[in-house]
This record gives sequence, C-alpha cells and structure tokens, in this order.
Amino acid sequence: MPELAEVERSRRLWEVGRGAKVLEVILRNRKSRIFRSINPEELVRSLTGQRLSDSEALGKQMVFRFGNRGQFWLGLHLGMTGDLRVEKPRYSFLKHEHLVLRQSKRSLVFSDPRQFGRVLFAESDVTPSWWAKLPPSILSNQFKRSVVAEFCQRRKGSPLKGLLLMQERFPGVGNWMADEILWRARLNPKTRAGALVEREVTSLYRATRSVCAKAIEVIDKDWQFPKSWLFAHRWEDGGKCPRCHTGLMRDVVGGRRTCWCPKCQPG
DNA sequence: TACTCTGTTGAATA
DNA sequence: TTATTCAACAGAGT
Repeated sequence: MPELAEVERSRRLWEVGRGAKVLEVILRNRKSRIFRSINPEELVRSLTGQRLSDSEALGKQMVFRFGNRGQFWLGLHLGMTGDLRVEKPRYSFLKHEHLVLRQSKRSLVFSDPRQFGRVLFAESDVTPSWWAKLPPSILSNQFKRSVVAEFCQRRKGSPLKGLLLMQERFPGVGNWMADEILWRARLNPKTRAGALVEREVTSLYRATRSVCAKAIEVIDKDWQFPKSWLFAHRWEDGGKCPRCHTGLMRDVVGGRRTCWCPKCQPG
C-alpha cells in the first residue's frame, strides 16, 4: 500500500545511487503496462550514461533527475503493488520486475506485480507538466485550513472518506491513512463534506497534517506505528477502538473498505 | 474450480 | 459538474 510514507521511503532507498552513473537501463518487457505513457526506447537511450542528480517525492509520486543539469526526469508512480529496491550490480530479473538501472555498485530495481504503477519520462530544462501540476504537499505551508474548507464546499456531496482519497487535494493519502485521519478527527466516514461545521473542518485539517507528519516520522523507526493508533487494530478480528474499546465497524464507504469507531465517530 | 478481496487511477456511466 | 461504478492486472485466500 504505497501511500505517502512508503513513497518517501522508496525515494530515500534509491538515493544511495545519487551521483553515480547509470551504466545500463534494462527493461524486462517494453510492452509492460507501466510504460504505457512513454516511449521505452527513448527512456533507455536518454538515461544510459547519465548520473542520478536529485530526487523528490510528492504524495504518491516520485521524480528522479539525471544528467549534469538534471534535465532528464524519471517519474515513478507505484500504483497499488509497486516497489523500489536496491540489489547487487549484477542482477537478474525476477518475475514482475520491469525496470533496472544498473550502476557500478548497485542496481536500482522497480517491480510491480499488478502493473498499476506508471513510469513517466521527460527531457527538459524546466519542470515537466506532469510534475509541476501536482497539488501542494500536505506538509507544506500552502496546505492551509482554508484549502480544506474550500474543498469541503466544492465537493460537499462526497462522503469524507471519498474526499480524503482525492489526490488532487490530499496527495499521498490512501485507504488506511484516510481511516486514521477520520478516527483522530472523530468524524464519521459517511458524513458529507458539506455538512461540516467550522470546528469540524479544523479537526479534519489538523488530523490530516498530523497523521501525515507521523507517518513520515515513523519511516526511520521500523514502521512502528503507535499501538494507540487505529492502524494497529483496524483489520484484526474483533478489533476494538484503542480510545474507548468499542467494537470497530467496517463497511464500504465511497467504494472503499472502511473501518471506524461507532462511538468516537457517530454518524 | 470458482469466487472474492485487495487498493489506485482513470474512464465510463448515472 | 459531480458522484458512483467498473476495468485494468496478478495473486492470495476461501
């Protein structure tokens, strides 16, 4: 479940290759769906011999820049089952691995069994549109309470669960994070966005920020989410709310499997 | 064997 | 225009 923190972790992993030259770009199958937005031949031709210069993550997307001016932009989206790894320099493909960037000391590997992920590419001295048009990160200063309030009005008919999953405004929030945010904010996932009062919008905004911040913090700590979080209990049999010990509810909301506490988050 | 579930995006549909 | 449903794909579980 590559959400914001998983994506940031993946980016940092590939960062070990920063400054090193790409000796070879290997694609297992150029017809793979993950290359559907680009010309694979161009990717191979352009990246071969270039050094990894820089990288950035925003929401569920990453970009790795290559070349002396960072003019080659490799965008990666992990989809649902995508994964980045670092392997030995001499590395043979396993099943479901699509892209390998071979460097002298390591291989940077992108695997994705279900191929919902996507590879993007551009050669440009300015930021390519697919990166420039991304919304501000939830942890940036541009992500304000007013942004959330405005979005609640614009999508007033959406249940909160669906609202939080909209990447155009909440980049990086996925299924479990959305549940965690609503649980923290004590808001019912089925509540329509337009029905929130001022105080509730503030709670939603604050919970969104803090859950994202904590998720990033926990990357370096072995993925240890606090037991006090809903996360640890959401799928266990007979799971109880870690705050009030009421039995957790589960249902499909906004088309997605959802877990909440009926007492803390009354409908 | 046949079915369901997973969780993200984007297209189709209401 | 906006909200919901479905398809894309592969694999694990019942």
